[in-house]
Amino acid sequence: MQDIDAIDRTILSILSQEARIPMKSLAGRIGLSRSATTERVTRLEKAGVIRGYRADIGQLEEGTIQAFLLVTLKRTPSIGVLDRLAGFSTVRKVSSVSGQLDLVVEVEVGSINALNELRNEVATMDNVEDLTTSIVLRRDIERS
Amino acid sequence: MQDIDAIDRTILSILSQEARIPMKSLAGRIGLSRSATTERVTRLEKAGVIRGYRADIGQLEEGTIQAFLLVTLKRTPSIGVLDRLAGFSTVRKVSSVSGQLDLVVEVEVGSINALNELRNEVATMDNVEDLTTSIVLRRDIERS
DNA sequence: GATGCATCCGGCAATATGCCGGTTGCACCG
DNA sequence: CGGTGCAACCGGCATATTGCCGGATGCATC
Repeated sequence: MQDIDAIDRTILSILSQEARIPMKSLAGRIGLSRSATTERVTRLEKAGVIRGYRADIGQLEEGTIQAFLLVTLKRTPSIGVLDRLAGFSTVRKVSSVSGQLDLVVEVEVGSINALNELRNEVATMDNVEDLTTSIVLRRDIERS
Repeated sequence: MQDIDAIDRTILSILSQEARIPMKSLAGRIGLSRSATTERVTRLEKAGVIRGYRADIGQLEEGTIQAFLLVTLKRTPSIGVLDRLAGFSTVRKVSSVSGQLDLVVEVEVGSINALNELRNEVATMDNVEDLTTSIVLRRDIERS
C-alpha cells in the first residue's frame, strides 16, 4: 500500500488538471467504485503525495513585481521556514534545490515596499543564513 | 462586473489554498449566500481569472529533472544568449533579474546527462561569465 | 417612474458525500 | 489446512451539496 500504482498515477494526473471533479466522476473514469476511489485519494492526501488543491489564478494586475529570493539555510531540512513561506500569499513557488543554495522562492508583490517587507521577514527567520533578492526585470522566455 | 472587488479577492485567496472547498462553506466564510458565491466564482472562471483547479502534487514527475541555472553575464544586455537559450526546448523560463545575477533560467530535462550537456553549452557561451546550477529536489510550494 | 441590468436571496429536486457493514483475495502461521 | 489478519474493494442509506429556478433589491438611464 506504500506504492503508488498505475491507478494512483491516473488519479494524480486527473486531479492535477481538474481538482474539483466529483469523486463519483473520478471513480467512473478510472473504473473503480466511488468508495474505493475516495479511499485512494484520502490515502494519497494523508501520505503527502497530494499536498492540497489550488485554484489556478491568472495574472491579477499589470503593476506586479516578480522576484526570486535565493535562500541559504543554516541547516536543512528547513523546519518551519516552508510553513512560514506558505503563509505569504505573495509566495508563488518554492523549490528545494541542491548546491550552495537551499531554496529558490518565487514571489509576486504589488510594490517594492512589499518586496522589502517580505525580504526582511524571510531574512530574519531563524533558520535563514543568507538571502539574495533578484527582481525580475523582464520575462524573456516562458513556456506553458 | 469587470472589476475584481474585495470579495472576489477573498474568494481567490481561499480557493488558491483550498480549491475543493464546497461552495456553501466558501459562501459562509465570505458572508454571502451560496448562490451569489457560486455566481461570482463562475464569473471568475469564465473571465479567465480562475484558469482551473489543480491538485498540488508533492513529488515531481518521475523521470524529469528540473533545475535553475543562475547566470552572470560579462556584459549586459545579453546579446545572443537569449536567442541561444530559446533554441533549447528544455528551457522553460528565462528571467532577466537585477543584482549580482543577470539571468535565472528554469530548465526541465530528462536526465542528469542532459542537464550537464545543457549546462556546458550555456557555460561556454561567449557572454556568460559565471553559471551556477541548482537541481530542484522537491517542489515545496506551487501556486498557479 | 418605467426599463434594463447586476447582484443578491431562498427553495426544491437531483446529485454527491460521509460513513458504515459486508465480501473477496492473499499472505502468514500454528 | 483451516484460521486469522489485513488491504482493497463494493454497495446502500442518511446527510450535505449542487444545479437551477423564480423573485427581491439597488442603481443608473432615459
